Amino acid sequence: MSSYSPSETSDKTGFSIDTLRYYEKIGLLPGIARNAAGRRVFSDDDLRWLDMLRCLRETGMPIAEMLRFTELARGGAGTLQERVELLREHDRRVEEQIARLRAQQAQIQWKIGVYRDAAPVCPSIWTPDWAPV
Amino acid sequence: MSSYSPSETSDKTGFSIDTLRYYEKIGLLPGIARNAAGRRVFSDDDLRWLDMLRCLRETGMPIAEMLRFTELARGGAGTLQERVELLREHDRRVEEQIARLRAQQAQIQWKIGVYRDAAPVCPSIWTPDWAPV
DNA sequence: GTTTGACCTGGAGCGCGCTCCAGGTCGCAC
DNA sequence: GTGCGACCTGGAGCGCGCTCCAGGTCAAAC
Repeated sequence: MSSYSPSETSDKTGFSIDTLRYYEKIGLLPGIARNAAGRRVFSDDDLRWLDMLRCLRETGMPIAEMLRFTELARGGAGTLQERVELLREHDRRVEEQIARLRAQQAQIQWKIGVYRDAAPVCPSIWTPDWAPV
Repeated sequence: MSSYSPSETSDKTGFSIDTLRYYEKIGLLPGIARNAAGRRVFSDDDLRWLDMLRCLRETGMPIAEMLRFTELARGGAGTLQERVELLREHDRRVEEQIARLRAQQAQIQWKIGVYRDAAPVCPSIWTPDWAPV
């Protein structure tokens, strides 16, 4: 089996049917086949491409850039270098994202510590938890 | 110095003045002082609170939940346990976020490798880079 | 031959988190 | 006393990424 209806594709990829249509419409899914009745027929390659799109999307790549990537991919081997550069740049951004999240997580955990330490102290007196970082 | 005009606060926190007004309006910044002319006066505590808000916001907490956290913080010491629970739950989500990003980053790097390996091969022939994950 | 249900299209609508705008009020500099 | 610039308010508007809708087509089931 290597061709899938819209609803099968939706099930397999987690994208809603509406999103699949939207992605095809804006150009993120060029060359989706159609059957005699005009209905979309997705291939295994399409599913793999959707998997890549999801990865890029969920790591915060804007649709405009995914579109550029898609156009490069359609451009064939001559665009490989550009694709590598685009993905490298994105990889750097993901790295930064992770680093920032780690730092922010430390702040959250520190705050949890502040609250835990404050908890047993003077339960009847107003403590100005309000504001301290 | 421990009181700041809107523009100073904007400079120090990175939030735009419009966002500061918006946050006050929806309840994320209760109790912002005003001077005789009705203008906002931010304190060091306000700046620290804004710092916390930014941390929560940038780690993906929706405004509705930040609002709940703000209300708890205003509620005084009696809400410490709830605040700890809320932050712990958020901390878990941040942890998941980081784990997902790491996995997705691996996928991106793998794809970069695929492209790099493909690069020197048959530059004149159409290679179906299109689709492979 | 009719019903059903999955699919089609173009286009409107939505939720979030701001961002911008018009029209007004101050306080200070000149 | 005029100008300027920072600030005020309520409310409209926006950009993104979908999501929903109305009205239609087609194929298989009964």
